[in-house]
Amino acid sequence: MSASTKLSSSVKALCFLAETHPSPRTSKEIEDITGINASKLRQLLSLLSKSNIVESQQGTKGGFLLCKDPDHIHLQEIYCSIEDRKAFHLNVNKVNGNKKNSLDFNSYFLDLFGEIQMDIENKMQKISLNTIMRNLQIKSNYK
Amino acid sequence: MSASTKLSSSVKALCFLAETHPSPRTSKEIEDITGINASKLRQLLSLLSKSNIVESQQGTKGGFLLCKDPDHIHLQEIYCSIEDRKAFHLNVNKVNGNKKNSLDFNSYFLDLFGEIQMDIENKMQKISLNTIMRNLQIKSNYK
DNA sequence: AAATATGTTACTCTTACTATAACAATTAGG
DNA sequence: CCTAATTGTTATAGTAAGAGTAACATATTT
Repeated sequence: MSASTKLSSSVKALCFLAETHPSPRTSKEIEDITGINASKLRQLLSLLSKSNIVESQQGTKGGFLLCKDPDHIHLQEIYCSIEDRKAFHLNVNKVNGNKKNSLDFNSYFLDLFGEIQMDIENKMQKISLNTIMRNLQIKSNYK
Repeated sequence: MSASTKLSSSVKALCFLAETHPSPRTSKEIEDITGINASKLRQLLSLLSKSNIVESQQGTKGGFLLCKDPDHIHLQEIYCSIEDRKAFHLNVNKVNGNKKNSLDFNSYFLDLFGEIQMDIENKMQKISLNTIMRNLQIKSNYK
């Protein structure tokens, strides 16, 4: 699953949890609504629970529950929870042997791509789950 | 070859052409210096010739020659020449069936990722080949 | 005509991704 | 304490993408 797909899948799941708060929802219920595979959802939501964005409970009557105000959940935070490598990973071709300037080039591009990643992260920092829900006219029931 | 790898490979080749201007260089010579496969280089340089950044000549004594001032070649231009899809392509997960809000979500994320792509392109617009060469202390011989 | 390049397509091999399945660990309720 | 239901995690199978190279037609110079 690509980073951007993980992000959009996570946001869909979180919006559903905000909308139906405070009922816990199972991965199967979220799948039925969003169309995202339950197993994949559990993988993502498990990571989000480690960042205290949702809480999960196993067993009968278990499921996932939002545990943070959608106004204070930012895309950047969601992204960092589900992906360890830096946002929108970019490649630089590897050095074949001891080629002229190759190391310098690669570090130049790594710097440039690093800057781009920071820009992306700053942008994501400014977008909250609530912003998205307002945009999509979904009513949050988080208290 | 990923978009970012193509970009860094192209820049390496172009820097070499600027440095050794106005001698035409064969793909084999560029491979020897940069370590990038000659066949791959021909693929990239062929695209760059269609954007009039380099000119190529087939046959004996042929090769590739820079035909635009490195001060006026911007990363964005290089990128557009070698890649048709928008910069640093981002995915949104596809809709499985007629799921709630899924289309709205996807268009929201496509918009967001579109904005990010514009930011990246604006950034690349401001970086010229000459800027890069100065940074890496490579002397341009383009006249 | 021979030698040498590019331009383009194709091919093979490996790696990555997608989607799902399997099952251990955990919990609720009777 | 047993059963059913659910998460958490790992594994698996199938597909797609990417890397690296090869092959060969086309073009050009000598």
